[in-house]
Amino acid sequence: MAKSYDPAAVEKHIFDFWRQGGWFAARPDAEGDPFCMVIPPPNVTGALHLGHALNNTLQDILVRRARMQGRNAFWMLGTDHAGIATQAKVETTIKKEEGKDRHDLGRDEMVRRIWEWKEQYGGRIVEQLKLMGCSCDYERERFTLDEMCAKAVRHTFFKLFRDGLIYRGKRLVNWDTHLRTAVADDEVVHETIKGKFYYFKYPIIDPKPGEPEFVHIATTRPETMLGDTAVAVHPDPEKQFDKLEAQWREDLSKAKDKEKPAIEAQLENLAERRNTHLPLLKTLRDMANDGRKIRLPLTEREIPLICDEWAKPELGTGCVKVTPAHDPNDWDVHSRHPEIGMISVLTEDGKIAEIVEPDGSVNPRSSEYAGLAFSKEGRKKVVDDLDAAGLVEEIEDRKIELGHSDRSKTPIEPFLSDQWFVKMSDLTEEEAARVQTPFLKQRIEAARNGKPSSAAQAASEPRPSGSGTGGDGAPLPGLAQIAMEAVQDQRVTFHPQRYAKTYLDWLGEKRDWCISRQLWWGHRIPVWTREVNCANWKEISLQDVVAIISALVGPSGHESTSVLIVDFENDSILDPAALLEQFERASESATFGRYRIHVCLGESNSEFESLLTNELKFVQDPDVLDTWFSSALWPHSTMGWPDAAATDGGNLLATYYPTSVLSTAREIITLWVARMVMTGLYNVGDIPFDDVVIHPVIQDGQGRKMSKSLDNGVDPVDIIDFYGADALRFTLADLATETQDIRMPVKKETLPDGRKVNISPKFEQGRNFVTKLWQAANGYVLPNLEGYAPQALDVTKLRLEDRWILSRTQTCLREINAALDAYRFSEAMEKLYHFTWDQFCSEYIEMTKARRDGADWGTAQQVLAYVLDQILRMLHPFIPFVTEELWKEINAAAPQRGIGTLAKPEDALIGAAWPSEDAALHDEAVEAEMALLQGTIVSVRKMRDTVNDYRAEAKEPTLRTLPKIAVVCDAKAEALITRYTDFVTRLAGCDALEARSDGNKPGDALVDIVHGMQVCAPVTDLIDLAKVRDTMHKQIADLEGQKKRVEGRLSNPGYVDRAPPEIVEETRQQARDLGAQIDVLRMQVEQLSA
RNA sequence: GGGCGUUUAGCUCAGUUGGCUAGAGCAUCUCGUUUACACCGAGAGGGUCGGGGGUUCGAGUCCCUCAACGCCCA
Repeated sequence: MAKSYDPAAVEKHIFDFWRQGGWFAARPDAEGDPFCMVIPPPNVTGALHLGHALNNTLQDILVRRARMQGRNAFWMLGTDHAGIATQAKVETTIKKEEGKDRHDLGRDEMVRRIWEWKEQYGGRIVEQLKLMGCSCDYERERFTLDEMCAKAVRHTFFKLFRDGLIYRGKRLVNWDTHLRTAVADDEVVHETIKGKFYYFKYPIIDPKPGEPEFVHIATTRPETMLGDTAVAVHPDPEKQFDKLEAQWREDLSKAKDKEKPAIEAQLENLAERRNTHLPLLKTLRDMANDGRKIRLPLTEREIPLICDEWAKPELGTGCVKVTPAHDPNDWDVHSRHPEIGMISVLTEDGKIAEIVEPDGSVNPRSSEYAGLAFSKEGRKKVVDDLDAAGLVEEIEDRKIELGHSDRSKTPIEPFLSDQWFVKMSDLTEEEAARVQTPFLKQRIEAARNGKPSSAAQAASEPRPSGSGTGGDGAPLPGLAQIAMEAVQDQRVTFHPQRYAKTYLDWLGEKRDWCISRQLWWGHRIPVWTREVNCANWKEISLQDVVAIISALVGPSGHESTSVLIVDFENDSILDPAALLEQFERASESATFGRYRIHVCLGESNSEFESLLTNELKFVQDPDVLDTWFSSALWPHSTMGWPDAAATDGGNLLATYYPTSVLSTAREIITLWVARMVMTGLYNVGDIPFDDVVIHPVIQDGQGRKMSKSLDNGVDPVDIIDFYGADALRFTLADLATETQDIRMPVKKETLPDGRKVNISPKFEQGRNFVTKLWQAANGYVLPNLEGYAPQALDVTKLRLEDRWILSRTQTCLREINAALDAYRFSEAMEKLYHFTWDQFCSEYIEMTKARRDGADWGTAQQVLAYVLDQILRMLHPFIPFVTEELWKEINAAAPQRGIGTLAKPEDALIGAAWPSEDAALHDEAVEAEMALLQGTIVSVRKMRDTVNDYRAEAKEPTLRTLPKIAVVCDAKAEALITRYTDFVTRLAGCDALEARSDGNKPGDALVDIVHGMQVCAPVTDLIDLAKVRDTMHKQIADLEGQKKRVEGRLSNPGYVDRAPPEIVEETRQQARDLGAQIDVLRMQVEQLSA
């Protein structure tokens, strides 16, 4: 027999055993209440990290338990194509190996290379899940970019487009000029660099007498001035000064001494500015209100002076240039003052663009600047030209915050670009009228009839202006609203509950979702666009326009085609059929506007696509969809929606949707969970899952995120190598409390193969537990099953310790059932740990040792086998490998198991039945009696160690056992102890033991009081009497302290009057017990002294 | 700036609706290889529950406030 458990030796063959048994595969037609989870798809480029390991451990615990409970269990596996992460990774590799970028390769080739890379390396994380023992369905692995998901994505896009819930709009994005793509906010790293602060003056057009001739502004990015469309001044500078002064004075009064000088300096500065700047700012404000304009230097553009609170009177010149296309704050100014317009002067690849004025004309100075590198030569020329014109006042050095792209390390430029959005807000009547999708349509209808969802009333959001209303004034629900309602009325429940707030707060903003990404790796946006200028029949003939639109809306149009025509000038949406009719009736002399025609194709249709591109000269949108767009559909797209019946030979969707649980990390509650609920309702008409389990985040020992750059990450595969998969799972489950962060101290360790890796001593507990279980089973229970001959037993006739362990098994089962039903993994793991280690190993097994040669050894064997059987079942979801391995062995050694009735257990533990609760086995009285015996045992052990401590001091040899112990107790305890003297003496470590209810006790003994019994050890000939007295004096002092506190409580009339009577009675009893104990000890000390 | 969370033993964490002397694992100390297990066994020490205030007969638990730290969103 192996000396200790060797995980590497069993994990692989156990995993194969499960797979060959077909235990992981979904069987949609099978019996049993369905239990389903979809895996949060890990990034296909990634490797397993500890967060995945935790999340997947929890999911596996749930699915394995459900399977054992006889439910039709299915855990859907898959990976995410992770747009930018994957593309960037492959681009970096290609750059390094071949020195080429994606534009050198071209779109098709680049996409082909990413697929190639994915095929080669994308399977890594799935292999790692297998190492962990995850029981997902490996035959049904999905990928967010596979054909099945692509169909769902395209169909969803089409439905949203057709319903008018997708639109195209301008937006500032973080632009990486090197990679030529937008990057997400979290991919921008901010650094402080040395820069310059430039002060310029812009001439005012026709100032009136007394008014300044120039307005002064300052900027860190002079080149953007080519796109300025206004200069802003604060609408009420005086009030702003007052407000700041009041606020800073308040700060000052509260500030600590060391902070005061800084605030005082601020105040002083403010006072000075009142003199130097305020009068001018007030004048400028009045000029702005009077409509004064500015001649923007260089471009000679006429721009307005406006009032806006973005201008900070207390900072810089007090005025601010407004460049909406190049600064997020200025963008906000524009949204408050749309009439100023916006002008983008940046190209995709980071150069100054041709400068196009709002009227469409090219600025005469454009050619001087266009093509210069934006923030380098461009900046230099702008500054030089302004200087030549005498408009530069000052240039100072200054540290500035600059965003850099995490991927390319180049500075990020805010860039104005066309993006696609999903409309999340509530709907106007006009918008609602376009909705055809049944669920949303019905929900809108219900709102119109004054039947909003119950929860919608409770959380009534302020209605955005312009929205339509239902019968009772409730807004017409949009996508965000329907997703909120699902959580508000608890159809979807968060665990822990507090995370519902994160979800609702975020969705409550109802911000439109930007879904386009300037990438090549992803779902291409299925929209083909063409602009037609019907204002100028020289560009296109009326006949041709009619032909184009007819082709789109006429009989040749496809059912899953949706056409959107946007009026270029007014940005309004037109009805294609109506427009066509107008065109058909019009003459060549009629004039129309400029239009943009978008055609969305809901499914792949090469014939029609070819017609669009080749004959009608449409161009497909180059962008792809946000990865989250495909992830949002995950719970239903993976089950074959919209062609569910045709998928997978059976109807996954019908059986398993809605899924049971989604387990994930809190940082994607908004990005992912919210969107899954939304699309689930919108597409399928039902929530995607009942419960959402949010697990904690694992940090390093200092509370930092685990990351590559800090080299503080722990690789779960290293942990598996070092400690075994079960140890990994045990510790992770044990950590999974309801807190939001958990720390895991990290240390370096060398593996047997010489690799240096990060591990954490936290996993030792898992390894130790697994070993303990292995030893108990393989080292004690199984070898002791020789002659095993089970028979039906009457529980009530068993020995106390047998009844006790059976009762404890029941308690444990109840506790872990309750814990797991509420997703309290740590609690369940801990209960199992203590039951197995303390109750079963330390106590029950030890108790059976005295019975080995006795007449009822057969009963002990039967109980040992039965309880081990139950333990293996209960532990299996948590530590599946070692339990499955032991299951084989116990099946061989004890092929029939049970207590009241016997049965042949299942061959595979993974498919064995979860234990059922059996009230007949639970017995409080038995547990109480056992507690009495255990109290006696611990009492003797404590005294023995006390004695040995003294003997060690006196250099006497230590004693293995104490001599005869006397227990003075009542008659009931006497009978009990007398009956079980055999194992009490053995476990306690004494030569003999006598219980007596006659009150006589040895006078020369060390006494310990437990459960009202006096446990007496006559040890005065073993150690110095003075030491014994010392010990007892300490005990007395301790007890008296306690008694004082208890009596203090009882002497408080408020307590006695107002606390519940049973609590008061308990306290009284406690005081009596303490008093009795003290009396006994005092008497004993006296006798010892005598 | 807004939201959420954390602060309990040297470390990592439990502590359900307020109610026996606040627990666990690791670490520390003492003793122990008697035949499942030293990845072990028997015991011990160690905490003013972040500070301050309040509610209550009673607060680690509820409320207010301050502080530190972390995360998410802007």
